[in-house]
Amino acid sequence: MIPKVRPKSERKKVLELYLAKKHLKSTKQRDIIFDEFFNHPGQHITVEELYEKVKKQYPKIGYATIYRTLKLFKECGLAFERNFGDGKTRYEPVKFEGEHHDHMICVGCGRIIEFENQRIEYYSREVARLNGFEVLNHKLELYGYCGSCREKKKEGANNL
Amino acid sequence: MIPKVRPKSERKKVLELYLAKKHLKSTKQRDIIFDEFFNHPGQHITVEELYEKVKKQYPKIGYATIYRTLKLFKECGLAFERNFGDGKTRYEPVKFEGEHHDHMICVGCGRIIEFENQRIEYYSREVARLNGFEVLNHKLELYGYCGSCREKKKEGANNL
DNA sequence: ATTCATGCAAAATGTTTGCAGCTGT
DNA sequence: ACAGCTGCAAACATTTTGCATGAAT
Repeated sequence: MIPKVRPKSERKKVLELYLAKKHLKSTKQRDIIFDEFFNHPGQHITVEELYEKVKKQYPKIGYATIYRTLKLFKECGLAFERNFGDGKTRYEPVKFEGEHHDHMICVGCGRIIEFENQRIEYYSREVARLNGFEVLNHKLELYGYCGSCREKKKEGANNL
Repeated sequence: MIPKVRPKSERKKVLELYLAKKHLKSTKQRDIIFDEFFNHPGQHITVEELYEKVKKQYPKIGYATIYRTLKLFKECGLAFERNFGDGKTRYEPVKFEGEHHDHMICVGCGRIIEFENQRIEYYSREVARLNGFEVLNHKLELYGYCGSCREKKKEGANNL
């Protein structure tokens, strides 16, 4: 079995190797962004959110640097770009094998709930097998209404 | 069991009911956009593409009308918004129950295999229910190798 | 007659780019 | 010294909005 968790240092190493290979440079800004992005919570962070977090540590940071650095993380396979339909691109650390999770997205308030379900994973592989298909990765997103938005819908039903 | 196919007229009826309920109006533009969007192929259409198609039938159409009409379709549950990361929002007709299909995408040759699996759908709803979530739609994509690409991989193993 | 819809253009939003000066190698 | 990086502002692309006119109820 593949190990469940890969330590921070491994991600850092991936980046360092990539920088070396492409003759890119290691900078203070990249370090801070790396740290904020990988070592602090906040899944599915937007560029703006990350910008604000980094700004606290490094006030003269510019938006462009955040954009460029996230693109860099994406290029070396460390970050994943997502878009849940609110006009903002979100990024999340790429999950290594065993860390996979799926998403429920509330179309009412935009809340994102993460989940993992072994049976869905199992049947996905099963369907694939029946089609001679070998699954490397999958993406599952459920769109609908979260609990509190369902309440709001009920309450407001008369007003429509 | 729920019927597999809902005829065009049913979608039209959903829209008409929604318009009536909200005291909105039926217009020529909405009819044409409806027709282009639901009755002509082209999955995952962009606003620009739809605009160009509608323009052929109704040259003085404006972009804003397309945007507003797609938002209307979305509101009444007929359209679904997607974003594949190229900066353009795409729309597709919402699949009714029994019409839903998921995708296996071969990363070797790009082939897309559609499938439907009731158990996956069942467990998706189940996971949602446990979280107080009401699912309107879902998206499942399996990425991997199709049968023939797996063969090729074996044959070519020496060349890698 | 009233209310809503449309088309246009302007504005807003999110993202990318060009460039002068700065930093890491 | 060189190549790459940064911050800024301007440029871009997409989407939304305000408003006068036109259409549907």
